[in-house]
Parts: sequence; structure tokens; C-alpha cells
Amino acid sequence: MSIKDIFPIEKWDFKSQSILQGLPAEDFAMLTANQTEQVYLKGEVVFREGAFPSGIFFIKSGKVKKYKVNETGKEHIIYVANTGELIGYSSVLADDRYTDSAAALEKSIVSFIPKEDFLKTLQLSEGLSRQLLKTLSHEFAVMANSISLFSQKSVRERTALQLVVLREKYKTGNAALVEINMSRDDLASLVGTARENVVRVLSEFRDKGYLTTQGRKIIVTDVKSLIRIANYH
Amino acid sequence: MSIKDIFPIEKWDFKSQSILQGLPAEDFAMLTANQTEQVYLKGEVVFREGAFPSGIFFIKSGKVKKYKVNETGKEHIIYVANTGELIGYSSVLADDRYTDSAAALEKSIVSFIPKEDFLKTLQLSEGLSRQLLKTLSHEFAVMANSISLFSQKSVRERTALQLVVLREKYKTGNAALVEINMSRDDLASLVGTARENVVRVLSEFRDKGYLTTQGRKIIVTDVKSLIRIANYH
DNA sequence: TGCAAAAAGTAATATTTATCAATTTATTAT
DNA sequence: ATAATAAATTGATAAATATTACTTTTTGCA
Repeated sequence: MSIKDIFPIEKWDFKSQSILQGLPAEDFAMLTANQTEQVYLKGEVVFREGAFPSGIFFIKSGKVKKYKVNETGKEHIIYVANTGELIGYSSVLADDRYTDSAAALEKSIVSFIPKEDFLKTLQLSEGLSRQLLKTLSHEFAVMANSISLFSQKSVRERTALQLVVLREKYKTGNAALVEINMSRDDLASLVGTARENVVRVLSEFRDKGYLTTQGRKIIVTDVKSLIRIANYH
Repeated sequence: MSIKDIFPIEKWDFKSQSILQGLPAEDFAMLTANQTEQVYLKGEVVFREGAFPSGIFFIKSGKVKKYKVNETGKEHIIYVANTGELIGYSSVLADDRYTDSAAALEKSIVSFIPKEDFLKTLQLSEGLSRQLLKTLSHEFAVMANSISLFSQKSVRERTALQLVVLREKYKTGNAALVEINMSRDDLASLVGTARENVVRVLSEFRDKGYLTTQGRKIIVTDVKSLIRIANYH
């Protein structure tokens, strides 16, 4: 049984993988002609809010958090981008500065595609343009869901939901044992609350047998209960 | 002095007006060839979350709220679309059901453009495609700002901010006297809190001289103080 | 115009969430 | 392996927000 049968994971996932997947080989070659690859260690910043974009980024491996920092320096994670996803492109398309920052959540390999190549390919490739419209529209829907989440759900419900979503993102070969390896600070910043509150909710879930922890790692053992708490009927 | 000098209004406004404004006359004609006009009275639903889109909507006059309804029937307003804006198009582009509902906030004239005409024009018009990508990217940034707003600001700060934004949307000829004519329930649903809380904050702002009320109408008299409270430096 | 219904406003209280202050446990570098 | 450092956890309390119950005002309509 797939998660899709019991939880609408697509409401919380950007699916930007499909942007490049559907691209004709010729267009893909043009797009990636001048790409440069770089390794980002955990915590290293890929781009920063307010900077002028000089290109877009493709995550070859690893995970990257997209976040905003408020006046007091507190950060808030908007989205966790996974291997295969494209980031930074909407700022290039809007012809605006980056509207959020991006940093590696774990050691990640990211390739940089210059703005000029991206825009040139966009002009020549009918498919890229159509695919971008589709993906952006979907991302828009995901953001709307996130807003509802914040305005209508409690910290406990939001934590349950994010654990279900993160479990999908941290899946590797062995789907039965997914280790969510994320600091409590990052998790709190994703849920949108203080670290202490997330820790308390995790303790409750552990006591009830919905998950186990190994150091910082979280292993969800009862997804269905978490889905029920997140209130997705 | 314009509001833009003291407040980043573009962070909270979709600017979807520009989609049709920049369109060549020929493309515009193709797009609107089969449009049909309809009057929606206050509260009437334009489209409903979960329905399959059969087209897109252009607001000729009036204001339309975009909202989601949760399991308990409570509604949450995601965005207030104004005269000149296009709505419902991202669901058509994503090839998905409507991900939110839309209803008139006041008597509004809305024209319906069939999906087929929209998609046909999109295929033939280089400009429409580019403009949609730009606008969608901007809308995405607005949504990201909204998420931050919810996760990092108090009800008081959010109310102040929404009043500043609404004041711009309710501007007509006389910019000095802008009447925000919105029910407390809708305002609460936009701020993301209970009606009682919004009423309390409004009372405080009235006592401090930042606004006056005439029945349900709100007249902001001191925008700068509201901007300061909303914490935009 | 005046009456009924709906909406707005107020107050008291309950609940949730944030903050502060520790202690315990894990991780990293030597 | 061990010490030093960072992160996670727990508990107590403060602050913010939600809920309940009610009164007053406004609005729409007979």
C-alpha cells in the first residue's frame, strides 16, 4: 500500500523533479551546457534572500531547506527541497531578488545553471515553458495549503503532518525504516513553533508508540496514527 | 508620497492585472472571443474547491475572496482579489481541480473565459506564456510572505498589516478617505484568528487614534502607525 | 419607519503556546 | 576513549489566543 492511498502527499510536495524529466534531450543539453557542480556541507548557504539571482540550482543529491529570516534573526523553513528538485528559478522568472534563502540540510551536491542559459532555453523550448507553468501552479497550491495549515491547525497537528511529509522525503532503499535526520531547531522552524514545543509533542508521540528516536533521528513507526492526528480524513 | 515609499505593498499583492495588460490586441481578442459576463452578489460563489475547472475568471469590477474551508466548516481567506485581477487560472495550468474557493466580497462583475480559449491562446501567444510565468512566480513569493506572516507575527501585528494592505485594495477616487467595508468575520478569517480577537485589536487601534469606524466600515487615519506595528522596517 | 435578524462588540475564563531556567544526552574534535 | 561543546529534553511559568456567554449596535426589509 502506498502513502498516496491514505494521505494526499502531493498537497505538500512541489514535484519540481518533473521540470527536467520531461525535457527533450536537445533542450536539456542546452540548459546544462555551462552547469557547474558544487558540494555544500550541512548548513552551508546556497543563496540568500535579497540577493540578485545569477542562475538556478539543481539538487543532484541531498536536501536543501528554503527559509526566511525575520528581524530578530529567527528562521522559518518554508519548504524542504529534495534530490532532483530545482530551486531558485521562480526569482529568475519574476525578474526579482531571491525572496527566500536556501541552505543544505545535509551534505548535498548542487549544480548551478547560469540565468542566461535558463532564459535562452526557455525561449526556445516550448516544453520547458509549459512544464514550468504547470509546476509553478502546483507549487502555488502547495503554498496555499501551508497557509491553511498555519492558520487552522495546532502545533501538535502541524508536527504530525510534517513528520508524515518528512518521512516521504527521507525515504531511501528500505522504506520500512525511514530515519528523519533533522535537528529539533530545524523541525521547530518547519512546524512554526519553539523547539521546546516540538520536543514535547515528539515525547508524546514516542510515549504513545507512534515513533522511536535514536539520538536526533526520528523513526516513524505508526504513520496512520500521525495522519489521523494531522486530521486528514 | 506613495505607500510604496514606506511599505512593500508588492509583497502582498499578486499584480495579476499585468497578465492581460501586456497582451497584444490580437491575442487578447482570441482569449476573450467567447467570454461571458456575470454579476455576482455579495457572498455568491464563483467557483468551489475540488471542482474541475472549466475556465478562468476576470474580475471586471468588485472584489473576490479566495478561501479554503476546513473540516469543521470554518473558512480561511488566502487572498482578496481586486478589480482587474485574473483568478482560477493556476488550477487550469496545473491541470488539477480548484485548490481553493472564490466568492464575491461585494457586488462584482466577473467574466468567464473558457479553458479551451485560454489554453489555445497560451499555445499561440509567446507573450501570454512569459507573462504568466512572471506573475505566477510573483504570486509564489506573495504566498511565501504570507506563510512567514502566520508563523512569526502575532494577531495584533497581522491585523495591522492586513489593514494596510486592504486600505490599498479599497482605494477609489478619494485616496484620503478609504473605507474598508468588510465584515469582522471575513477580516478575522483573513488575519487567521477568531472574530473576537480582531474586534479587540480594532478597538485598541480606534482608542489610539489609528482608525475610525462607521458601522462595519473601517477608515484608517494613521497608516504609518499601523505599518510600524506590522513591523516592517 | 420601525421591527426582526444579523452582525459587532465586551467580558470572563479556558486552553494553547512561548519563554525562561535548568538538567541530561549526544556529538565532535583531540 | 574522553573531554568539551552542542543539542535535546524537561519543568515551571508567563503571555497570547480561543472559547463561551452575553449585550449592544447595525442592517435589511416588511
